[in-house]
Amino acid sequence: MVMKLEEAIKSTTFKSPVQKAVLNVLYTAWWLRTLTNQTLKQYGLTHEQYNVLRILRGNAADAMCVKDIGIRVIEKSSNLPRIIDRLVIKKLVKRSQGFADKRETLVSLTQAGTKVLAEASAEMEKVMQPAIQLSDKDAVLLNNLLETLRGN
Amino acid sequence: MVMKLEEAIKSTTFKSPVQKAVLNVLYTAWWLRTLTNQTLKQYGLTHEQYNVLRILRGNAADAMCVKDIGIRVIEKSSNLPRIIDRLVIKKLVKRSQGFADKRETLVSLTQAGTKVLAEASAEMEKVMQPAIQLSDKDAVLLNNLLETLRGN
DNA sequence: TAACAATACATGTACATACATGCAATTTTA
DNA sequence: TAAAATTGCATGTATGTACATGTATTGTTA
Repeated sequence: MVMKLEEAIKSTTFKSPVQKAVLNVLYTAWWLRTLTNQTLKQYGLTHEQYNVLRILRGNAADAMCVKDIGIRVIEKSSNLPRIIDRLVIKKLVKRSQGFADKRETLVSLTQAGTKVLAEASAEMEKVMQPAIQLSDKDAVLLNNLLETLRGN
Repeated sequence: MVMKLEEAIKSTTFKSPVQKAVLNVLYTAWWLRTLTNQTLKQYGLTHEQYNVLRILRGNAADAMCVKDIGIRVIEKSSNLPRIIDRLVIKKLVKRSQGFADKRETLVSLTQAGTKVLAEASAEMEKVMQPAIQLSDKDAVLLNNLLETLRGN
């Protein structure tokens, strides 16, 4: 499944290198999401659910309100509540009402969630590491170019 | 809405430059999709519908089977039929059965579709050009790094 | 302090995506 | 050439995404 963009979307001519770069970023993101979803499937997780679990783990406190989770997810979405719904149904996280601000819903990992996340992230590392062929030096360069693209 | 990844996902530490690059690609793709969808909204199009219309325009022949469209879309999807459904409802494309191979469904732009696509792509160019801050030289570099990431 | 505005989250709708399955047409092969 | 496998597309279900709207709580201000 390794292929150049030209093969991937059967296009040999692009209006400009910039136009090609835009398509290349979109295609690479799709490639990464697909690889991630395939890896997480055995744990019953999607890449967005995994993202939320990781954010909860990364947080020092044991609970986090929905808004703060939303700030940290990669793909901003207005319906975090529904992603959280599915994690609650699977008993990987639990919800409670905020005490200081009753509008807030606090979300925290359950023991089961912590366990599944540990297993899933170990597997993710094992799969992604060999799949992603990038030296640290190139990664730094890539990060800079992406920031440039977005206007930084 | 221009911001570095650290601000965008409120993360200051990453496990490695490669880990950061992965998140950066995903975030940049989300940024591009959002910008595209907002621009296309006034034409009643989503970025996937727009992608299909452009593929049809790019094709020399006046009709294309679903499989060949599928090969060319950026985000591979098993339900191209439903994206085409919505374009048919809006009368931007029309369907017909393949003559050589009756399993094939041929899709072609209508006059209305050609017109909407012309307007939408002009607007897209006007919006994307100033939004994307990348020199041709950097774009070439970015393309190479993305190919490297995917293992080419 | 009562009225108004803002905030945090939930929910509804339309569309997109991932994956499995089904069906008809075509190709392969025994 | 009949049976089996493959191909091309459609469809069903669960999930995710974008956007608008609703509701309860909190903050602001006249």
